[in-house]
Amino acid sequence: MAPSGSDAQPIAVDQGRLIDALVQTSFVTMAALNRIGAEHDLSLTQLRVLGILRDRRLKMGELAGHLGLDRSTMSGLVDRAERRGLLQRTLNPVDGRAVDVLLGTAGSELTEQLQGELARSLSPVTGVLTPADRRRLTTLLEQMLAHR
Amino acid sequence: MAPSGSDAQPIAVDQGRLIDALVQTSFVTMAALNRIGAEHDLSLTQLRVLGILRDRRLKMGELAGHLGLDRSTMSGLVDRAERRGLLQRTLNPVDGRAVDVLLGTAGSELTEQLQGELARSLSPVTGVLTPADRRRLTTLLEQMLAHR
DNA sequence: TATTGTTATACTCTATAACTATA
DNA sequence: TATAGTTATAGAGTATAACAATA
Repeated sequence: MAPSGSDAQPIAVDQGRLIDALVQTSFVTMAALNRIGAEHDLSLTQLRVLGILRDRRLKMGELAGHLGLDRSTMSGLVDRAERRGLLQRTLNPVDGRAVDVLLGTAGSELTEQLQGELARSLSPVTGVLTPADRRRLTTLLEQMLAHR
Repeated sequence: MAPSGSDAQPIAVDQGRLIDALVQTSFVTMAALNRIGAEHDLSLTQLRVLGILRDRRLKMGELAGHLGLDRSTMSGLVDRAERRGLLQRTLNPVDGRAVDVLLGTAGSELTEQLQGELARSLSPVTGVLTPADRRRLTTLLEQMLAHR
């Protein structure tokens, strides 16, 4: 069976069930993100870029760091988004080697729109819960995320 | 993504905060899945295939349906996994056109192992909560997933 | 010399269209 | 004719290695 049995930490049963629920929930959430992205010809990564640059500008390398990607990957990614007016490159005023990336006009508008679409797309799922349960769930998730 | 407040759409505030928490939680979960997958040279899609075929065999087309992918995409995906012994193709005994896919020996072993790795990878996150809160969170998530 | 970004290259993932074998 | 799967092709996402410009 698992070669992980000998040196592994034992995982409690209730943890296992929670992890299953987290994974399933994540797939549902990601499916919504993917579908909305596809409707606008955007990959999940491009959606993340729009979200990250929503309220700031970053150097190429910093953006790559936020996404956990190599710098070389960013070049093509930003190229394609820039061609559509979603992103803009500008020279960094301090470091002559660096290039800043920020949302273009089309990117700012689209980002606002996407936020609403995601909320509407997931509300049938979140709407299953009572308002009180929604608040409890929100609190529990935020508690987990805060202690990361 | 942070809540914007400038949406013209009627999404309740508590729903918006829940959606933010769900998206953040999903990125954390997916990051863990991606990292574990990468350590074994497996894409997220291949991880999903292993999970789906854990307790059943499916026809190529059915598997594509579960993943939301085109049948043509499955061919290459299964090809590569089959070469590594993770999956196995067999002829469907009923329909001469169909091909069944199931876990290979290496695939079954790896799937067991991955489950443990994921649990250990996420336990620092889930471990933030008390056992009672973990049960509450599990119940709430399962409630949402059931009514999908 | 070290760092930032780009380019060249290669592989995976994905869809569309055309093809085959079977129903 | 319709369906199941594969193949050919093309584009996007990704990393590694080599490179140019700047620090």
